[in-house]
Amino acid sequence: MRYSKTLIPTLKETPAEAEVISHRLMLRAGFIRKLTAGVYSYLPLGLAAIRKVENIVREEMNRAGAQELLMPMVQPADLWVETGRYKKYGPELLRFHDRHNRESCLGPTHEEVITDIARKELHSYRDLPINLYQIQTKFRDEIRPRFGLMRGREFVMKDAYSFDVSDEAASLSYQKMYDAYKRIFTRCGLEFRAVQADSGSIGGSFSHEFMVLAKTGEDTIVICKNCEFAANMEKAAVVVAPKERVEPMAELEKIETPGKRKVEAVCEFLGIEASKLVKTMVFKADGVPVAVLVRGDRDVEEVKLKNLLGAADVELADDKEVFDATGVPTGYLGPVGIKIKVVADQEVASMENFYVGANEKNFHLKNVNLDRDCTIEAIGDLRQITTADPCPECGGQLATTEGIEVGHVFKLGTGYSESMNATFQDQHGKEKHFVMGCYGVGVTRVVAAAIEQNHDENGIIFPIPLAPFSVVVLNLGVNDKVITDAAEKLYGDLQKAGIEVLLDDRDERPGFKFKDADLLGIPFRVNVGKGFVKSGQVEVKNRKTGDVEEMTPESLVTVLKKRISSALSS
RNA sequence: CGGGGCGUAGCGCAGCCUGGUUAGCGCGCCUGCCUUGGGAGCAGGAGGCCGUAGGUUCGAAUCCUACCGCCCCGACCA
Repeated sequence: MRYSKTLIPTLKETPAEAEVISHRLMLRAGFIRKLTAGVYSYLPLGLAAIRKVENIVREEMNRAGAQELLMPMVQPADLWVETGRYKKYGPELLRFHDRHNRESCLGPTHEEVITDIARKELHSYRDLPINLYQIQTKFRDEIRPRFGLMRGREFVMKDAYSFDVSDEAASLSYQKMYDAYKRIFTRCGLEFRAVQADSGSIGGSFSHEFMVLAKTGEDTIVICKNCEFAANMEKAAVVVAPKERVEPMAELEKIETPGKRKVEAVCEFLGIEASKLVKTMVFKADGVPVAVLVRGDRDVEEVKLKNLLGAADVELADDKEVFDATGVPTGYLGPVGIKIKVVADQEVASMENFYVGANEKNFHLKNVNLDRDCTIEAIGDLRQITTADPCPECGGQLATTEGIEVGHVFKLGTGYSESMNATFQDQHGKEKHFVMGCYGVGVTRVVAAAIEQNHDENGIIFPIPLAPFSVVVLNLGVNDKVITDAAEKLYGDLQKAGIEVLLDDRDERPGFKFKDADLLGIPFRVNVGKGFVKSGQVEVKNRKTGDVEEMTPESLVTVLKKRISSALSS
């Protein structure tokens, strides 16, 4: 394409709305423009990058034996009522009425629609296994859209759904997708990790997330320095070594702690370590207050709490709610004689003669022992893992890093097929529910994540497989016939060689073109200028390494063709 | 939804506190000259319901009220 004929509205200054680097650069490079909160138009170059991701995803899905289809974005509420998600999904599901006043919604995901297709069109075990996918625009009315394409309300997603005869067969389908995803992100040229994950509101039993490693990631992931273990922080299991009781149970004692509310203050006042204290946090689980016990120096992991309680939603109660529920001001709460349900982190169960709030202002209790003094509803892994904890799989040392979730694979089981009564007949003529899996890739987010991971102060540095163009040819002498002829010929020759090339044929000064080329992040920049008139050679600059080489246009075509195709075939 | 901030030319901002007649600056855009290896220079020019509605006032971008929109921090997720 010719730059002069292409809409690439680059910006010298960064629009005030953009906070994270990918958002800023996509705006500045003229890739996207915002229409309204969380909703963007994709301009030609932005779309080109999105198409690159789509094509890689499509090829790998097809290679894995999945079939592409396309489902509607507008869906009838009835379907969502069947699975119970019309209620459960909450305000993120954009609902509206059509002219006949029928309830409808914009699809944030397509389990309902695909399951409807399955129950209507798949009847026999002979039809299975099958994996159907689409690449489509989704709409989720996010509470707070932000970071440009990283968390938009409207975004492009690849979603795939597998149907199997049994759990074992479903595991195979899952594994195939897991492998396909590894190939996808490897081919995209991204540094990523597959991690164990919580399955969230989509439901299901088993799940992995694919995380692009980047400082701006919204998720924290935990990886083992010793083995292959990697998990989302919110999922990573804490393993506590079983501990023998060493101290005899001491007598319960009430001690005065005037005005000492925070863990730190209490510990300092009493001259104890935070690990001898148990804090009592009150959460609202689907609106019902529950007290949660963790060691003083630990943090509650809300996702784990949610799972233990089987709640759809948990939220830390504020001071007033705590007082209303317990009659105790925050800071002096404790499990002994508290009015509400109590759950405890497993670690607390092995603590001896510890300290807690006395459920009375300005008092704490000493020498508390869980089994003797408290009534506990449930004990489980409720706290956030730390790098001081052992790897749950090999006991090795853990490290944390930030990641951007770009893909997620779930084993769904029969939840949807049961609620929607989607069945097939097995070999023995018996009706069975499909065992399902679902698999998502955030296509637009992949582009954002790629930029988060690959940029410098001058702009984007696209991995070759995702770049809108592989090469940009700069005509640095549009008024010079020799230079212009050479640039035009090179442009044509590169195209003939099957290379995607942008020709900067604008009547601009060289520095201006360099800046734009860097900003756009095109992997190879070819300068055709005065040097060519003198020596017959052009310059190639590698956007990533900054390396500059000189060669004749003829050898350039050969060299670039080789480099690009090797990058694409990795 | 809770907390914080912002809406003035295509973009980035000043002006507002302390109302006053032609609303400014930089970038970008248009014309011409000049220039041509890291976002040049000179000259001329176009472009603004000052977010919307109401109120106060002789007079409102400026003060007051409501609404709308956007951004940032928390709960959600590809």
